[in-house]
Amino acid sequence: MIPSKTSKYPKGLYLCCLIRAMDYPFEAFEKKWQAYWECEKTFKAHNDSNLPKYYVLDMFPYPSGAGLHVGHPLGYIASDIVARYKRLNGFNVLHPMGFDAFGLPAEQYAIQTGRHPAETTEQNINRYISQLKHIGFAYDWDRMVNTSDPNYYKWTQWIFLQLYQHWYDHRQKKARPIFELIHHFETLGNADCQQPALSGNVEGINQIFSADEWKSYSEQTKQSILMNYRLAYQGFAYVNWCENLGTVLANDEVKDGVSERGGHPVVRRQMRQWFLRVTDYADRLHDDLAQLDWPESMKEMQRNWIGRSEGVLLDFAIKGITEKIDVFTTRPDTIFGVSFICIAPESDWVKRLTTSDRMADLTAYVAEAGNRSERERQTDVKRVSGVFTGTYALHPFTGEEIPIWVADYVLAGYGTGAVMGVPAHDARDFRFAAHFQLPIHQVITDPTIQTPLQEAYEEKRGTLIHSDFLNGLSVQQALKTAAQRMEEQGLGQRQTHYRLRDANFSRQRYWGEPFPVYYHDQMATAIAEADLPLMLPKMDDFKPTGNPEGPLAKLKDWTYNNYPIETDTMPGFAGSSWYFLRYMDPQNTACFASKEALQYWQDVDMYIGGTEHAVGHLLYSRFWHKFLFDLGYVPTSEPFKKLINQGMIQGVSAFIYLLATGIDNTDASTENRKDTDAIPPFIVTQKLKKHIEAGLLSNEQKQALNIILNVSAVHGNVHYLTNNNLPLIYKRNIPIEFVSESAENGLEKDELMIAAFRSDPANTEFKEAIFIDLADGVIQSLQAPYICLREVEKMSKSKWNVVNPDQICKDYGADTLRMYEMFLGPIEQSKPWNMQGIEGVHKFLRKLWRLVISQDDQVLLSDDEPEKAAYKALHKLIKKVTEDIEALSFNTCISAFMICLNDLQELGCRKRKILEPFLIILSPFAPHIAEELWSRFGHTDSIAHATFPVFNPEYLTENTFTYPVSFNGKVRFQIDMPKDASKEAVEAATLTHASAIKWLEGRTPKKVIVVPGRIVNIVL
RNA sequence: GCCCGGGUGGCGGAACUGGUAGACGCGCCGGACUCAAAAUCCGGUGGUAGCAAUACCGUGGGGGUUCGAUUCCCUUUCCGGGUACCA
Repeated sequence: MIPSKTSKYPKGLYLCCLIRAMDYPFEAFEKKWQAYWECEKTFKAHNDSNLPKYYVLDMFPYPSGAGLHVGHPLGYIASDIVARYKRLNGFNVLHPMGFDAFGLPAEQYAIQTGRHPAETTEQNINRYISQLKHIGFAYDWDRMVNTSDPNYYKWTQWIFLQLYQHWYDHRQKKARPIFELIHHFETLGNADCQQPALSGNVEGINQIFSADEWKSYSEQTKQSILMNYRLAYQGFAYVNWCENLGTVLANDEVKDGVSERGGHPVVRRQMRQWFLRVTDYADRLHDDLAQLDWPESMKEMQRNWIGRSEGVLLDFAIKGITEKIDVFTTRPDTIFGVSFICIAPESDWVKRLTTSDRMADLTAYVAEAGNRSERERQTDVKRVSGVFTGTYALHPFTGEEIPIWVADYVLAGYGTGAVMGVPAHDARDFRFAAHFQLPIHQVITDPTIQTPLQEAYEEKRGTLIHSDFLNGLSVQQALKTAAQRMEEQGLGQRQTHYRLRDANFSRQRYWGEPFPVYYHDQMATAIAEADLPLMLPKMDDFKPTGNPEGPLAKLKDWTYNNYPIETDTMPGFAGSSWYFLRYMDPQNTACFASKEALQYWQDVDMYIGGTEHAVGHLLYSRFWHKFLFDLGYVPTSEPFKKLINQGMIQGVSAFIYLLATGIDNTDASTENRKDTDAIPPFIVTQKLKKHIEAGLLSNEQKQALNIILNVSAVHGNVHYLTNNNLPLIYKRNIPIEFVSESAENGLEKDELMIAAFRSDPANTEFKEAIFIDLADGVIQSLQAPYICLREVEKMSKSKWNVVNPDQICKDYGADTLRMYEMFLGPIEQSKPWNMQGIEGVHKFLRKLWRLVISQDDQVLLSDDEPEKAAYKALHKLIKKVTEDIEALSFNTCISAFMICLNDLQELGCRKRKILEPFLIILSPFAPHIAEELWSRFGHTDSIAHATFPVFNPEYLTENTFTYPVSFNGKVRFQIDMPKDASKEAVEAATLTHASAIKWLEGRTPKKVIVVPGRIVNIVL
């Protein structure tokens, strides 16, 4: 119970811990109750219950090597409070915990530590479990799932096979077995159910065949046609290939052109991949959001990700060519404003449309555009470029000639890779037209528009002009009329487009679920369900191969009935897309969960987790759930009824500045030596860094720097690396414990404790670190203290700013940690972690203990009837906590407890009839002290089996109300009135009150406003 | 650029459908207890002026609606999150 000296504590706490422990011996009883809950299985959820169910779920964690930090429990505590609260209210509560153990981070960690992922994952999971148990969560541990356990991933593989063996029928709007599709082809061909072209360009796409033709196809052809319908399919596609990680990444694993994890460059590369046809569910995923009780921002992010847009696919005839070019537009109303057409440089049309005299220009432009990386093209948005092809399209209504251009602002991957340019009403088209001096035809007018247009008018508001049959219509009318006319005249058809792409489901990694698929005559074939799980083989060399094949390709015997098995593995989101269903029936070996279990538990009533999963996990889970719903396995079409986002708890990190240095290998005898061994790190002060970066480094100073660098050089010449002739300086996070928090003990605030820092076993590279400063214009080894900089950022092991809950549990107790995390502020708000306020809640718990337990450890409890004031305090609490838990406003609950306890203490109330309900209400928040006092009060059963008290408004009714009386809105005095006094009575009493007469100063009020039970306002 | 949030004491944060702004806690100040310190208990604590009662100001800035605005409307500014040549 004595806090360790390394952790950060408010002044004085360290000394007085022994005395305190007698006030509130949490250490002894918290352990006791944690063991009791585990032994007695107090929080076991039963599948055969007559009680109403409540399913409250946390997003399960990656068991990372850094262990649980104080940010994790924020959501877990909130869900635990809800779970315990619902249980006290008579619900059969399912509140499980598990581990998302497969995936890139687990494997990266294993590679870093040189140990097998299975081993490190198990070790990390055990650490997480022990940490979670120390916080006293009411989980049903018998239902724990681990996505890397074969008994679990058997069913991940099974669901994958279901996806593989089903297709999406857009007319019935549901998934159907692939054999029904085969039957359909055999009897009717595919004329009525063509699959639109999507990410995977499987052979046979968009090809119409009759029943007889189908029957004449070879097995291989049939299979490749079916591949274009399966919900899990193989296709060739451009993927995000990350050379450093040796794998492809999903779109949402790539941020700003680099991998989200590690920040490595990502390039586009075409590869054969497995995909999930999530686009087939785009409409349902979009529309069903409306029925969910989720934060609006979360729904909006999903809508944006799906990116549904409705418009018209419009044909433009081309002068001199019989084929027509398709463009997709959401603004058919502006058709008479078209002044050019633009196609993407990657488009197949480029070659066909370019006239011979323009060929050289075009080839050069396309090559240049190809060389610009995706990232450049996206960041350099303002740059306008393009080349005319020399060919003209014809306007569908006027027949006017419209030039066709190639420009890189048009993306090959969206729509048809061709757009109609309407500069007057599209900002990008406007910029393009202005740059190349193409005509700008305004076709919408509105009183707010200035003519001539200075910029594009993009509002969908106004009246159509210069537009033939659309003239005089509003934009809304014109949108409909134009689309209709285009369809009638066979010029185009209405279409819905999505930004959403099919989910890439292949990873060239070891630590994931193997695909239950083998190759028979080059055709992907499903492994028999009876042979699941297809076990991930134990491999010692599991590092990426660095080429498009996964590590499993290294195995010679990776075969099924002598056929080679797929060497890709599934991505991280495979196991997490359905784990919430497995909790319902985790031991089942016959199916992923029994019908009865699914029927009883239905869906998740409350799901708590971070916003970072807004589009990844939450979208894929909804997709899998809908698929299983179509197959009749799950009873609801949505998995998560209510979603709560908890904020992030950030850590304070400290950093130093390092000078990037290199070495000249002039000495041949040292060729085996690693350069870095010889160069100590050079740490520069903030002042020097600014000086260097401002370009102020003089030649003398450069020389001085060189001397310092080379004094310590053992071999060769150390020099600093440069960028534009400036030495390179970069930030480096260091453990915060080496930085002084305030100016004391002879240290300055934020001063680096150099001696301790050098001897840190976790950072041996800094043992010989050399500090360089700029003092009085002279570069020299550091004389003054080195001051670090601090920053508030996401907690992460690499930033050394992780605060573990373990030490806090040990020093203050789990109840204090739980209440403090809730007291910090609204659950959805992000905030930096600090220990400043923890004393407050700890004091509260100590006060409670001392109220009922004497110095000699006797229970002070009376069975007398409590006074009215005590009942009032209690029922105020019941009301507030009940309302606030329902509203998930936990911070105000803690305040309410404090207020109530302060009241009870003032009354000296030690009455059973008050304190027992108090403990029940407190038990979701601080379960250990509640259990301990409950048992000391003579109960033999757990407080978890008690019943939550019911609010009785009678205890709060008052017979008087104190009215604030204001003059012109400013409160001047107060007056007591009977609760049921009439408006007139209140007004009369107020106006005759001595203070009122003083404020009236003889004037007659213009108006007197009496709001019963609220306020009196006198207008002068 | 666009779409969401959000600006309240020294700090974290309260405030129901417009009705006494600053609950609760931290910190700080004073007092009791103690040889002393810690813990504990009591009192104070938005700003300005005043010995005081009290007065004036005060929820990012400006304007409006209202008897009354942190709350509603307009406008402006700053911060956080998401997202983007998506046609």
